[in-house]
Amino acid sequence: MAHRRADVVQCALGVLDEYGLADLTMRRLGSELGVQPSALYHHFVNKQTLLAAVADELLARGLSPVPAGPWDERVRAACGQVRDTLLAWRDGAELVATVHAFGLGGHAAQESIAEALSGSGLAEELRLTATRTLLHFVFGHATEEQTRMQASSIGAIEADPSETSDFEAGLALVIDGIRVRVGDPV
Amino acid sequence: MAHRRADVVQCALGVLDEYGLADLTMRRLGSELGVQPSALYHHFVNKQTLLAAVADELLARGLSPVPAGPWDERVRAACGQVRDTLLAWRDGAELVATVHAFGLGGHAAQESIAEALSGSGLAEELRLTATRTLLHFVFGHATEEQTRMQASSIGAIEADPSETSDFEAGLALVIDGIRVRVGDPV
DNA sequence: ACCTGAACACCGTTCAAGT
DNA sequence: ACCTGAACACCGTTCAAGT
Repeated sequence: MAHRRADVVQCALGVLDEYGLADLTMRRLGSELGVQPSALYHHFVNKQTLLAAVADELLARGLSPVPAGPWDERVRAACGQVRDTLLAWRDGAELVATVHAFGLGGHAAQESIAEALSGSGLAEELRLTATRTLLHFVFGHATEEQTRMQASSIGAIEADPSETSDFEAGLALVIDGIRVRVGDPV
Repeated sequence: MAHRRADVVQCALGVLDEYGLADLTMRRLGSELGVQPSALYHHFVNKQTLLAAVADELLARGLSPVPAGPWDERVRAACGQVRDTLLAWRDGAELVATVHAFGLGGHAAQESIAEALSGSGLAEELRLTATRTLLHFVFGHATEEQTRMQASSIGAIEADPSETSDFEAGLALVIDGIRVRVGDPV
């Protein structure tokens, strides 16, 4: 077989999207690669590290540099990009949020937002706080929306297709809170 | 033995606080109660439901009505109460955030914040968005802080005791964003 | 109403050994 | 460098049967 680390991550992304995070097990991944589960420990010290690599790969594929412009437009673009990337994969939001909470990965998402905020003129400490606040919102909102979507597709809870996402509205709220500190007129 | 539902939840809270969420298993809980794991399924249809009951009990113990006052002070108090309650239990933030994401419990936290926002004069739809945005921030911030604290107490990552929490600062940001919509002067 | 005992179909991880 | 095979110490859940 002779797989490399990148092959394992690639395959794991496929398993994630087809079967979900709960079924992304070392055993399933091994059998999908035609390899014993123990072989995976040649590439990753444990499952957590593997999941972090999967989260990072998923973000790397979905994120691209945010075009120049006013800081608030760039923040909107960066947050929208992160959100779209998470929602593009089954359980993507839960995976990245978990990995990020444990400090093992998902840094690209934070980087992207921090970068967009760099043009705001905010002091470094406050900029970090603003970045993390935006990230908590994006992760929390995406996780909730994705979980609900999947629950309703299973029929576990009744879907309400008329209900449009309030992501934009919530994001605008946080951005306005940042704007107050930047000193721009609201 | 003849335990009731409430006995099981009470015991589960003890296991949670002493051993953590990962070790709060049906088997461990059963042995702690002196009962077969299968006996627990007399009280709860599955583990998820049990965890939801534990999350709700934890919140019920920690939350109390927020005193009257200006809406922003009430929001600060409500969010602080939720945060303190989550941090008071090992893995409390992760537990409640998970249960809430799956829509199985944790509603008391959302209720508490929504109630505090009721005096803001915000239209219902926007008030719901504001509530969820605040909740995502509180859950996300508490989860990250608790995970980091526990990781550093294990020695997994180096602790930085000089680093003070930016919870107040992040919360103030979101509240200011809400204030813009309320129409109060910033 | 509450519980037992046994089973089913799984997990992550380790480790000596192989090529 | 990459993998096998076997083992260890676990999981959640079901179900017939007991009191």
